[in-house]
Amino acid sequence: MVQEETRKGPWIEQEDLQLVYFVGLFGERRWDFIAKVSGLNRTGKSCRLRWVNYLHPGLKRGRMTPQEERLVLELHLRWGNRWSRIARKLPGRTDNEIKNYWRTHMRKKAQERKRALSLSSSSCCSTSPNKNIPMELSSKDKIEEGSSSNDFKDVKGKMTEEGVKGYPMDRIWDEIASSEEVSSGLGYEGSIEEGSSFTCPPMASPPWDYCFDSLWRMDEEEIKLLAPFSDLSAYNYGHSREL
DNA sequence: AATCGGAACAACCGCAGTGCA
DNA sequence: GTGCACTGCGGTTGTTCCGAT
Repeated sequence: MVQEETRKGPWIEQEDLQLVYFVGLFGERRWDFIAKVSGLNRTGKSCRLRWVNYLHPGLKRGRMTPQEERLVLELHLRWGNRWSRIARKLPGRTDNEIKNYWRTHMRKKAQERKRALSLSSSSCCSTSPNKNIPMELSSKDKIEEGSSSNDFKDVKGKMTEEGVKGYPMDRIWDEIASSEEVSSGLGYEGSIEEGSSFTCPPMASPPWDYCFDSLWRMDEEEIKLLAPFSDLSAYNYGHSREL
């Protein structure tokens, strides 16, 4: 059988229109089917991706707002590279978008760090590149200190402010990496996710983990409880993508 | 005006999970 | 119980855009 070659690469407007039309007809399911009946020489996978990342109504375009950036930092700190999960907390943003943002953001930080390292290593005896940051007061530690929701807000504020200023994001990143290793071994998140009885996570996890985990399940409540970012939600819904 | 580098964006790939026959 | 198709996710790569030099 000679199969028509599947198209790859950038989508053209005509393809987009076709896809939108057929998704309207058949819904956001059966992508292989849609790919076939629409006459697009694309894989179902490709169609789905195009829809989810670009054509879906309500998608926001453009740069992340500072609030969104802050939320991404928070949630990444909490969940690691669970982009789709993080994306659900940012209406109008896709996992791909967040992933891209994080990548470029972290690459930048890594480069800054490299530079800082090369400078400090030539002029200082310390082996720690983080000597300017009190090691005993990591972001996690800070969070643990804050138990009330207000404290939580406060802590988050401090933490992300610092992150925005630059340096401490490196630490956060490192800690994420190391804590992921640890937590994957302990698997506390998994146990909660799987609906087992509620157990205390390891000490390294901040108290607000609990909040977020329950938030995750209760979409209605999560909006309320994400009060610090409620303005963001409002913004998102008010600024859906213009097509 | 040219070009270079970095940031942002778009798309593909491979794998894992899930549902169904 | 098993195999298969479909879907979703995370990682990676390629392309485009834009500002600095």
